[in-house]
Amino acid sequence: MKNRMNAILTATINDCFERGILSRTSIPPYVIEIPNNPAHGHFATNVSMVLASSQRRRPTDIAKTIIDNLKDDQHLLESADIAGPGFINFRIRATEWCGLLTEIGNLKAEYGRNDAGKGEKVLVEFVSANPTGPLHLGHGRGAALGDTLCRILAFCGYDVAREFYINDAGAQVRLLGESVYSRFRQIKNPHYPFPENGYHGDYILDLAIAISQKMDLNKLPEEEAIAFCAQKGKEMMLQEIKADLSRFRVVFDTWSSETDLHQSGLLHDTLEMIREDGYLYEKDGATWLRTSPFGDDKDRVIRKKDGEFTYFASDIAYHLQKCGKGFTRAVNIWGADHHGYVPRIKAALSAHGISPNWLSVLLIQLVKLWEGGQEIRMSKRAGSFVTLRELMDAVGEDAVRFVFLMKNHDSPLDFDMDLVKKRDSDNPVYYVQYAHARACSIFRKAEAEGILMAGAPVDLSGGLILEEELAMIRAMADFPSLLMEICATLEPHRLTYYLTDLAALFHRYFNLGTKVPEYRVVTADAALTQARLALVEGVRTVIANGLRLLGIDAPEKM
RNA sequence: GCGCCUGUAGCUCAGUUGGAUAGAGCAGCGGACUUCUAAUCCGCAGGCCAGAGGUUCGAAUCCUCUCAGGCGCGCCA
Repeated sequence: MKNRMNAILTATINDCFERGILSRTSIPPYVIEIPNNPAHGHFATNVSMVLASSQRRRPTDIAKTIIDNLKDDQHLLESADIAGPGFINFRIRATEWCGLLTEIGNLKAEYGRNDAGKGEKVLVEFVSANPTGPLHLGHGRGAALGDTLCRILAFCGYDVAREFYINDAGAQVRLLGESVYSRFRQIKNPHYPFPENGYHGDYILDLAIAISQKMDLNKLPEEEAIAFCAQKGKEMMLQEIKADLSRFRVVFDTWSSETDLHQSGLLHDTLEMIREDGYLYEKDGATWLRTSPFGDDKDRVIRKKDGEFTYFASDIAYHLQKCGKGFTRAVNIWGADHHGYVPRIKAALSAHGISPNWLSVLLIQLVKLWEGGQEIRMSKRAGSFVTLRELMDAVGEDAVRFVFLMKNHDSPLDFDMDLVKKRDSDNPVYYVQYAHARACSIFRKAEAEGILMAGAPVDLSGGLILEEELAMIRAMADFPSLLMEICATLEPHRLTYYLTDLAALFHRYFNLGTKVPEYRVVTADAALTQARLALVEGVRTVIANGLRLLGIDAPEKM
């Protein structure tokens, strides 16, 4: 609908240029928006205001010229008025709005799909938790954000690949092995020392017991036993992580491993390539990458004095490898505590001639957990944390996903366990799901009375006349452009607000019928009933499509 | 000290990328089920958009500074 408005406006302005009514200038960027005040019509544009300076005329004059010469061949418009300092407010004819219901009825689950992405290849990397412990709330937030973003990008015509990068090399996996081995020995000898920075969670003991059942650790020399614990522990944690993610309805196309980077020689080759470019140098016995000319604060160490590579080294190899796969864009979802890392990795990319814009990093702010009015501090090392699995057990996958997606990723999120555990109805997700279930119940009612929806285009002789009805259709018309905006801004949380608004319009409408029988959907008037059923079917479809993109069930009964 | 993020109703947060009179939910008060699902709806109350300047037809939104909070600044991972 917005596109059709835009077509009319540009045609009108160009026509005015042709006929010399407006002096020929470039058209500055202007906005067609949905006013928040219904009295301002269905759409409003500021085009005459942004034209004012180049036309050297008053905005209201230009607005009048545009209105008097509107090229509305298809009779889309009901009215166009000048308002305020020079806005033009438009109203669309009711029959045009109702045409949308026919469109949704035909497209069904496909309504909202578009080709804004034009098949562009995008790689989205998210979660990427270390396989040294279970997923916690921060990972859950990243999983919900990344997964929903991918679903929406794919729906908008992007060619999306989802990747999980496994940091499975280096010291922390060794530390996992030491922690597990120590717990194993402590079964017999409680005084056996525990590594200083070891992982304290209860799951370490679970791992120790499970691993010792597969292999008699007492028979191995200590070093081998620790290595075995590290390897097995890593594998088992990864299985747990995959299981949790799967239950959370998150799937990945590729699992990329840091160990593979080392073993395949890719890390070595990448560094040699950079060395040939002239960005590596030796200092104090270590190897450094010259990142400071590319916006980083200082140069960074790639290989330590002791010969070990830093994480930065494998991250560079990993990201350069991503570029080689033909993706025109990459999105990373990281915890906000890694934000200092962004300029560094972009500098490394720049040094290799890759634009920093190729990579977008979404930083997720902290998830704080509250219980009994107190904040629960989370720390994997100290072993005190709430896992994603525990949260799913407590409130269900739907509620967890919805709550995580209600907030912008760069604002911190408070998760109140008491509220969410005790009173299900306080969960905003039920508000949206209930709207869907209600719509379904209307169809059950209609069916029970022997009324079936006709497949024919919506007949308006009965008329969808109520403002409440038009408001819903207008909201539904905005669904595709909302999805496109989400792709442009990478802000999927806007979908939860959209769905809540649409559900509110529907609940309000539904309640009209409890007061006034004529406002019910199923009435004695057959034509009106058909039109309203098409409306309800439209709402049901859009909510179902939106919930599907959020990865949330759309129940038919509640 | 430097950098990134945040500051909007009592609380948790939106705010269509610069638009018209700043919006929800929860908490509070008062109403609506003999009816298509009350997990709902309606009404009341609640605001110096942290503060001060600036940019322009127009600022919660953009720029500068100040204040407050979170996070990060390793040859750690």
